[in-house]
Amino acid sequence: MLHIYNTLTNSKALFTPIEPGKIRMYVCGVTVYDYCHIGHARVMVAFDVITRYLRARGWDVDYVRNITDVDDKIIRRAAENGESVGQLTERMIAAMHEDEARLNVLRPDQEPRATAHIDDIIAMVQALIDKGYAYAAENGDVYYRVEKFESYGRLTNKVIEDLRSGARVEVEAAKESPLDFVLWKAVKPGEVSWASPWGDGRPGWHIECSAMSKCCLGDSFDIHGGGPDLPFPHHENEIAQSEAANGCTYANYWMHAGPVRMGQEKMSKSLGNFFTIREVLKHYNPEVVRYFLSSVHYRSYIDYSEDGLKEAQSALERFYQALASVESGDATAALDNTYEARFCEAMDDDFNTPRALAVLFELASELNKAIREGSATVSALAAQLKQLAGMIGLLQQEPKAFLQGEVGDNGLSAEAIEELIEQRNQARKDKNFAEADRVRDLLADNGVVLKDSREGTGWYREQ
RNA sequence: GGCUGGAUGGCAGAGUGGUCAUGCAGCGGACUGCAACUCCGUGUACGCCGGUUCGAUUCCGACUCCAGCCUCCA
Repeated sequence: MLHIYNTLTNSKALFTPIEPGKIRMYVCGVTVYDYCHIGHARVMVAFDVITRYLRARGWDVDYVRNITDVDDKIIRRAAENGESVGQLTERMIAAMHEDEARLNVLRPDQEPRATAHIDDIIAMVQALIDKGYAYAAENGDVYYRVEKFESYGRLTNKVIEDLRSGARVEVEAAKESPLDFVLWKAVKPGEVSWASPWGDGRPGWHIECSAMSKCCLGDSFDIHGGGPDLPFPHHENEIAQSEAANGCTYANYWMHAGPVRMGQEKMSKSLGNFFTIREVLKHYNPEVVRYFLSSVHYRSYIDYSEDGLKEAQSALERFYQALASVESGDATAALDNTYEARFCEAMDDDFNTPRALAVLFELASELNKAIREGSATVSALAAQLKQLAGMIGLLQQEPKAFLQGEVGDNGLSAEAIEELIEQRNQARKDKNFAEADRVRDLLADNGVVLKDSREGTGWYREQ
């Protein structure tokens, strides 16, 4: 029984789909004016884990995540770079796809771009004007009449009165009320624009998600997700737009990932305290980053730190060490244990990955014991570990590939390492342990750790 | 100020009204030529003050502190 924490009610509730067996999910994606940072990675990984798990459990998931490819920041950045908006966004989208692929994040089923849905956006703005929820102002902008939408603020428990008195933004004179937000922005000299009934311009930020989700998933869908900074105003505005235009409930469940922090504050573009995904991947195996982001519940904040990543590295080494000594590709024999049930129980409880991982550690322990004892269940246990971890996109590498890593800038090649190991083993046969230890220390100085066993000497790189 | 969420052992991080989270690190032992890996054993905990209860880290209330949102940001 799947339970999901819903931001709309601030509580966990049993998940009931609109259509049995099917889940329609829309997640707010990235504004593509720069490389993705670890905060973006968190949302990507979180919803990838969710999608993979749901599918593994038999749900038919239609996962949509948009790309915002036109907005103020994109226009400004493109101008700074001396390139077109299209050149900049194509470059950043390609980079994003590369980053995702390395993190083992599957592509969404649909990835709509704002600029490809201008007609849908215009149609929705027109519908809102027709119903009295929007108005074209003298300056060429079209605004949403917030106070006309009675339940405005329901998602984030905002009271219109408070918002009005707390308004900090400088108020655009053309607005009827300071709370009104823009649906269509009139073009400014030199900007990209599209023709519309209200003159040339481009979409406001919020409307694209209302228009694209309607186009891809329909007027009502099951889950709407996004990052920690989106509930207000973005999602609040989406609800106002969609429910006013479509006359029905927008999304049933709202899911929001927690922030990534640097020290005591949020990692963000505006604070400048961020690491891009590609920077981090220069120093860590992508699966380490994925594991790190999954080791904390998706709604909690997570502190980005070198120590945290190193711990993730150690944890994965434990799993892969266990898998490394087992022949891969063994079929699952009949196992009478509770790991799968407990793993799924944890995941069904609002996707509690830390708890699910704890179950995997217990399974790894049992696998190690079975290996030590030469038990017949070894290959089945290993297959089970891989299978369960695979439900959340982990442990699918060849253990050796993970443990041995890639040659660093000054590291020894695999051939050089094997050769030294040969030398050491000869010395060991000759009982020349001083020489054997010298070679091992030499390897250790190069970040290579040895592991002797009956089958021979294994090795892996310390990250 | 308003709205959310949080405060757990050396660190990370789940969870529960009364027996174990789990991982990393530590300590003792086994294995090993010595190590590494692995196994066995082991310590340390629930912000503060009240209340409910036979019993609260877990429920309720006050307090303190922290974070996110309230402005473009995942």
